[in-house]
Amino acid sequence: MNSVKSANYWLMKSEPDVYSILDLQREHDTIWDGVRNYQARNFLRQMKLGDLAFFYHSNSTPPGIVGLMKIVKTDVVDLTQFEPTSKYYDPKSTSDSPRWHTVTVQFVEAFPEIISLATLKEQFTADDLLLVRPGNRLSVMPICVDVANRILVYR
DNA sequence: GCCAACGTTGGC
DNA sequence: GCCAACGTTGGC
Repeated sequence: MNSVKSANYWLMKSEPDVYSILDLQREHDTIWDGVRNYQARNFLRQMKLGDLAFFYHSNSTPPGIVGLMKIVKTDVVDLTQFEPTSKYYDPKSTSDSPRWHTVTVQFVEAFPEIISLATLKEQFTADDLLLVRPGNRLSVMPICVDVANRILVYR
């Protein structure tokens, strides 16, 4: 018997000075390039079409979740790895076997209010939500569906 | 494969 | 701007 698997949920961080939820709203979709952490990349590789991701503003006042987006293309080669002038240039990567893959995300909604990290820490434990674990610096991480639904009620 | 040095992240 | 956490690098 087939079971219908619901979409995965993820959290993806960006500094709003670099790329914000408003930038995504304006552009409608974007390639989420520049991730240069292997664990984060491995999560990017696990993403499926239709998965949903919370957009998190880091190094921001206050830091927190600001919106929702959808994965609309998977296994996207991050071209910045081949650009010598790019901040994200990786001289050890080759076009035959690119080291860095990512996804294309599409804007879904900007939340009317930021869900600050302080709020998230009040509402969730480190077991619930990796994000609130002290010292967690991963820029891409998974969120379980139950926790995602709880976050969504705080919109 | 160990580990010290170094660089980056990111909240405060 | 500080600093804790932690990933990466490179000598050995």
